[in-house]
Amino acid sequence: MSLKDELGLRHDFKNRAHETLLHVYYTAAKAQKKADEFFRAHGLTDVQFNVMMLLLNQSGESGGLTQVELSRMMLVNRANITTLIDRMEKAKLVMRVPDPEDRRYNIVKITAHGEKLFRKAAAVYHDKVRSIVSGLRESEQKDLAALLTRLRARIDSLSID
Amino acid sequence: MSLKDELGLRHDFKNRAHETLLHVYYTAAKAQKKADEFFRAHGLTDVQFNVMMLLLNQSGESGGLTQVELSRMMLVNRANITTLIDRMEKAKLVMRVPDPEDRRYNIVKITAHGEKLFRKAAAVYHDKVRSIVSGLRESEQKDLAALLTRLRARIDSLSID
DNA sequence: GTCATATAGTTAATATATGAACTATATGGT
DNA sequence: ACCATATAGTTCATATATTAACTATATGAC
Repeated sequence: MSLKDELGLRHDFKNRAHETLLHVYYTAAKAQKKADEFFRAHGLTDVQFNVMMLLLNQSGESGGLTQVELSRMMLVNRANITTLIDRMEKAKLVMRVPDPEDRRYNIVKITAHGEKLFRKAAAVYHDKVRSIVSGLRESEQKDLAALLTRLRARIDSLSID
Repeated sequence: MSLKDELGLRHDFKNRAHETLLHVYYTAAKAQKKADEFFRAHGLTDVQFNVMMLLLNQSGESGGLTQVELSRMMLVNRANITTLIDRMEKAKLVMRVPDPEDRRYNIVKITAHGEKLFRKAAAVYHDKVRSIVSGLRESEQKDLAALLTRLRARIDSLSID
């Protein structure tokens, strides 16, 4: 099925380059919506799951990540992390611990409750993801990643003005 | 540069399939942020630009699109379209015209002002997009689209439960 | 003709995202 | 020691997205 048909368009895309970018957008959107639907059934959102995965896999010597570290690993503005961690703290998924070495930092750490919820969701999530991606051969997965990496490099080097 | 380095991660991804999906997410996110930065300089958002492109290229005999048609072409919930069109109407970019044939429908049409803003932004936008995507050969663009289309099909066919 | 059912649009509560302006803290050159 | 500058986090106004519950309208079975 073509993207045109998937979106129910009446006419073809006028710009082939734009269509290529839309493939990337709409694939990400579909994956994100499906993931969010899945996590909701586990009492989480996809963003909250991602925060917990980063806290468990990428923490430094402090035993957590600062809010700015999280924002960089998630490619979002640091203002966004404030309210995100507010909600997660209220839900007892994570906690803020002031860094005694530098009082500007909060170290965000996952709670025992958060880790329990995460591990329960993660096992099933990883199966689902493998099932999706296994539709591509190993070599195709590699090709896809390489093509997208080159696109990102082009995007980064583009000036706005 | 690897995705791990782009995100400033300390450790490698544990799940190769998950990493493949993250390539799709983060490429879409980067393109979207760059596009939004560009459109902001033209007094628009990327979503508003997309609505106007659909109205100009995909309108039916009514001379516009209904809100549900827009929601399907954009893969978003129809509730989202209500407030989106509210804001665009306030900014005089589009207008709602009641359908006399079926009073449940609003036909959304672009205004002269909206079309003027759109055309000014579109010319530059298409150049930028071509410049980004031209980093891939024609055959590579085709391969990328095909791989992503197969991924979307796998995502669609996945049950949550 | 009437009524069950489906569809379009809106509203409210909530989550995620931005940029800009703000406070608090740290650092490096003098 | 002092001050310019940079960095971390917060707050505010705003845009985009969801689901659930609601109203209005249309349609099809009988």
